[in-house]
Amino acid sequence: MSFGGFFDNSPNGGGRVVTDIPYSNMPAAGALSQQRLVSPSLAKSMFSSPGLSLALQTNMEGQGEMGRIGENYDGGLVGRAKEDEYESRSGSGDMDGGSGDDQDAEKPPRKKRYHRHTPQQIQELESLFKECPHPDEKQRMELSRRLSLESRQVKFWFQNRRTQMKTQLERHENSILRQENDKLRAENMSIRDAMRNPICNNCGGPAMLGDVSLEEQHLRIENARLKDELDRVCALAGKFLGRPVSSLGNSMPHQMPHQIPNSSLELGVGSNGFDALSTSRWAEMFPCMIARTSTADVISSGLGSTRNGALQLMHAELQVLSPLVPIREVNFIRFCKQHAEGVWAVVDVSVDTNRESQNSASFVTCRRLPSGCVVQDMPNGYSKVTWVEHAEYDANIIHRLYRPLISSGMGFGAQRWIATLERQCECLAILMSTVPTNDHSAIEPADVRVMTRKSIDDPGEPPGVVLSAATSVWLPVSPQKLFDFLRDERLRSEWDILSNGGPMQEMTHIAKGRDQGNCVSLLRASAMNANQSSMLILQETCIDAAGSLVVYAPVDIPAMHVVMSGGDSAYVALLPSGFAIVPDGPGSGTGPNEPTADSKPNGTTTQISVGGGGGSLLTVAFQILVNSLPTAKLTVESVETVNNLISCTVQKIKAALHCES
DNA sequence: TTACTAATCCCTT
DNA sequence: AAGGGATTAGTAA
Repeated sequence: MSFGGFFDNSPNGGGRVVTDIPYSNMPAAGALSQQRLVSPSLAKSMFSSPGLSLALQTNMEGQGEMGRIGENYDGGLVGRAKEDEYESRSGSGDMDGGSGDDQDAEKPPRKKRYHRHTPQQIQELESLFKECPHPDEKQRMELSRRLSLESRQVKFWFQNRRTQMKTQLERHENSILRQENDKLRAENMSIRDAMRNPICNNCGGPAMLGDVSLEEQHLRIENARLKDELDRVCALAGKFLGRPVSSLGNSMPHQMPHQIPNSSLELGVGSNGFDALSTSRWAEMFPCMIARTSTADVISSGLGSTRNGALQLMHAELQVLSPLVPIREVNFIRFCKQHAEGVWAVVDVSVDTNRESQNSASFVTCRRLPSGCVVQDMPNGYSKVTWVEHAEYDANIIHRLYRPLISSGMGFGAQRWIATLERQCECLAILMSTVPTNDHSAIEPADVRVMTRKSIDDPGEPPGVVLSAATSVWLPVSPQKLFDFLRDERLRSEWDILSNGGPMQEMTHIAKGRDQGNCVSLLRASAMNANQSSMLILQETCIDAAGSLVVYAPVDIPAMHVVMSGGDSAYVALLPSGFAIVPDGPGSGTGPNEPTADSKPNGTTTQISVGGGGGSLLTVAFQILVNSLPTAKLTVESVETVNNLISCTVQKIKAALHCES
């Protein structure tokens, strides 16, 4: 042995010292490390060459390692006594395998070098290991004495045992990961299969290819392409995060996978639509849908100045404008890619982050499965936008009133994104076509554009304690009728206390789309008395296939003058209130193409029929400035005030539309 | 072959 | 110097 030798405790060994090279003869580390470059087999062949042996002997004098190799390979020169060692070191040349065999043949069969500790020894070692995998020197000495093992052997044993433990653990972990991986792969495959063999939504049977329109088939292909893109994104994201990211979520208890058909639309946004949908103007594009958004991390900012290849970790809060529908918090990775000339894709997929989820009645963490859009340039200068939205959500936390709407996709689904996008693009087109000029006497679109965006996105708010309150109710009137009623300034006195009991006058009207309902207007209430100046109200209304809004805020007349003469609208304090109107379910859309007249008979007004009954879900939201001191406390009285305000307003609306229950 | 184990080398602490 | 990671070598299943 290279070190001080050991006792052979095997049954036929009898505790004899089998080999010994004095430990003190170990070479310096430098010599050893050089030696390691030689492989055992090479060493063997070198040793068996007589011509080389002398030089090598000199070189390797006293090297325990080579001594061992010599023993191992020269045919059983084991158990050599010290004298033998000295003999060989003296250069007698008997390192040669042949001569070694001769020597061996004379001696009785020696114990092989292979050795294992006895079961008793192992048992003792194991029992100590169980208590203490890191015994100190004293414990090891004690054990070595008891087991007749060298303390070095005990040390090695523990060392090896620990590494063994570690590899076992690793192996176990690996097998778990592999299982998980297999499971995800299987799930992935089955979902992909399901996509390929779609089930008919109407009858539940397999959908015949002939059943679906050519357009739908195109959408399916688009969908599959998006899916492939997602898989690549997930792989990339996983590499970045150092853990696997699945593009398909594990269904959690009480969560229902929810799929919404794709929406497709041709938009006049041109190729810069890609830019708008990818990052910077995302939140501005969908102000009513995105309550808040931020980019947590930019993994890749894209190639050059384009957004192509951009990969970022994002956070967003998505909303439906009603207190009865919790805001959805989503954390996702967004990948932007130019597919081909004139084709761009923006793909989002949820990742699990360790962010504390603050789930409550009004806030819920939601998983966004592969979602996104493809923007495709069309020959007519428009862009075709295909939107896919997949999300997993718990239907139970959504109020019964809103479930049909949400499950139809008009709440968080592709339809709503597309409807909003269409409306916004229309508005942009109008604003773009009006070249802003500096010498304007009235409100110019350029000014208004900034102002109206701000009023929704980031209003300059008056300082102080603001009280906001909102409620949602079902009304047996069509969304269009309700919308038309609320935005009619001549009927304002029927519900608005700001009207002072009289009609309002529309002073300015700026169209933001083809539909009359998409506009910004400035209203003037009739004066309470001769001494008082009349109040101004800035109002924006909008309508698209997904729903409509009437939002208004009283404005300061001096501030309005500043804005109208070209001042900065960012300094105008706005505290908006208003209404959000959505259909009570699918099939009663309020799109601009829908007939205004409600032809549906509404015989039963007392019975609340939910689900595409042609009625509306009205959300009323009020904000009032309770106190202009930011330090002021909220009082019970002010809460009651705003509550009264809301319920009175709802009652008045119901009365005016003849639908009191 | 693979799995296991005793031991070694070499590096970090 | 001690401990640990990587590696080696002998052997069993």
